[in-house]
Amino acid sequence: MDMGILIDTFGYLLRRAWRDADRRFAHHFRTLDISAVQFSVLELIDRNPGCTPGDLVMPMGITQNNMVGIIADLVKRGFVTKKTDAHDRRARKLSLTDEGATMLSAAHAVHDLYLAEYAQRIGAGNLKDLVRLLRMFDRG
Amino acid sequence: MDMGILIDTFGYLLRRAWRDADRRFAHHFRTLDISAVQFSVLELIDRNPGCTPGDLVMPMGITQNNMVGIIADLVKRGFVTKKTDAHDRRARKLSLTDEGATMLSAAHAVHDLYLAEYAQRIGAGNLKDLVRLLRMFDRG
DNA sequence: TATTGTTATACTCTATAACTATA
DNA sequence: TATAGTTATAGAGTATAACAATA
Repeated sequence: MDMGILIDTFGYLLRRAWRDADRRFAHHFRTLDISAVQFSVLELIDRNPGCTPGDLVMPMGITQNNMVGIIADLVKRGFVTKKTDAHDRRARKLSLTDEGATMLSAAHAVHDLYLAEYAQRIGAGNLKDLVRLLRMFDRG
Repeated sequence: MDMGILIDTFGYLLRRAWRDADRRFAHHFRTLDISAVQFSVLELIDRNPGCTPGDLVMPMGITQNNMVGIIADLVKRGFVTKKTDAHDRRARKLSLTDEGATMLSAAHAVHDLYLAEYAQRIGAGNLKDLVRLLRMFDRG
């Protein structure tokens, strides 16, 4: 099949690559039962304890209303605590529970295997180049 | 905000980059009113006249049932014709109409502007490197 | 029996708008 | 009046299963 301009079109290729990465992520994380978004949120809360749902909106590229459900699920599963900020009672401060820290630790281990698979498929040097290039897509 | 390992995580960065690319695509194509998937399908039909919906399944990464609606919409809008194959009456042969060819031509012009915007943001050399790397993600 | 296309359906992700409680 | 979070809802996108027509 003639791919026309698609073979050189980064948008088309980005979509395919993202779907491939997401699918393989889901496969690796099927026993832990967390999505790529949930993993990223746990990582951000771990590195920024006391952050609010609003703080996660920009780095995650998820709107505030949709963040509610993601946080609620992590709280329900016992990985995250959500407490009203004493100084601004509108805000909710997020932290990992011990269970959340354990889950994140396990997730890091699985993520290393996932990365190793890609390093074998794509090459570690190529992945490093890819990360450098993708960082340029930060949007306002 | 501390991004933790996410700053080096290609899956996280792929998601952000894809969403950025898709959003800007939609912005550029708002007057033509076609999505990135529709553009890709038109391109494939143009380069492979007489192809079937099934032929598009693998390159597009879309399942056959969902392809039905995409094709039906393009037919409804007068860009694509769908004819039963005389030699295999199960198959439907797809081609662009004159209107479809005109639309694709206009889409190419818009796509060039879209690419020029990214070339300015990211750099033409970086985009070329990115395309080379993303091609490695072809999946079976 | 197998294949092509199709319909039905459900689940996830995302987006907009309106609401609440606080400030 | 503005902000943080929340609820409701609708629209894409995607997936599985079952079906019709044809091979």
